[in-house]
Amino acid sequence: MATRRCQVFVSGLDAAIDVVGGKWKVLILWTLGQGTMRFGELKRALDGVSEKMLIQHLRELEQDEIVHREAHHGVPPKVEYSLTDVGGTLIEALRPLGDWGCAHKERLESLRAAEG
Amino acid sequence: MATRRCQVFVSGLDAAIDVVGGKWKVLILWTLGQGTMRFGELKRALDGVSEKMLIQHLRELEQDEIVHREAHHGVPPKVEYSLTDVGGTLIEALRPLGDWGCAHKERLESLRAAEG
DNA sequence: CGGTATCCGCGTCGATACTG
DNA sequence: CAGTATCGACGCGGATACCG
Repeated sequence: MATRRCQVFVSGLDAAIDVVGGKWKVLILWTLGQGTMRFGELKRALDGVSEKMLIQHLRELEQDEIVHREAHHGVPPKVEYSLTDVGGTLIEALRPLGDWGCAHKERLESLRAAEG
Repeated sequence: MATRRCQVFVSGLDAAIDVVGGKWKVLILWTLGQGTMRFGELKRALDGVSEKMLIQHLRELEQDEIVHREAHHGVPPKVEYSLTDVGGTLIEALRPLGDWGCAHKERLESLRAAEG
């Protein structure tokens, strides 16, 4: 029943890419993988991201239970973001793809520079 | 130098997601993984895709040397698409992510149905 | 059969300004 | 510091019609 397994595989892939597909998501994921960070730290670490997109992606990842958000209401405000266990497994699942990308990155770039 | 390796890893991930991020790309990839197919077969196999997107994604994958295009000019016209060796390695790299998606798909869907 | 060309809606992304 | 609100540009993706 290889055919049935394909569909499952592909739909799993779709789901995963949906989680990770946003422009800054993998970057957020990886950065958070380094350890717990506050909102401001995250923003500085991901230099170039707008607050809007950072919040938006953070909320989505939070909803998907990939990141954990812990707010400390007070003065000054302090919110800490960290990876959940599920987030950790996602990073592991991403590793082979990251390695593949590493191995082919330069070739891809030159191909696109030449023809695209 | 974990910090340097992170950047490499992330940029590799970005490159990979760029290759595979289009709406139908993984599906095309997987379908072609089953074996060589003609344009029409591919279109029927990926029921619902418009010709425009199929061609567009096919061209991009071809440019990235993920798929191979072989045209037989004649009557009737016949064009066959197949996976390259690189395409094969990409599918392998995608497998853990697909498994992860499978394992979490239902949870993700219910989370999104509830809150999103 | 295997494309190409064109139009258009919609969601994504960025910039900017404002709030508790 | 950690957001929220709003606006506008842009590109993806779908539908349709046409070409070799």
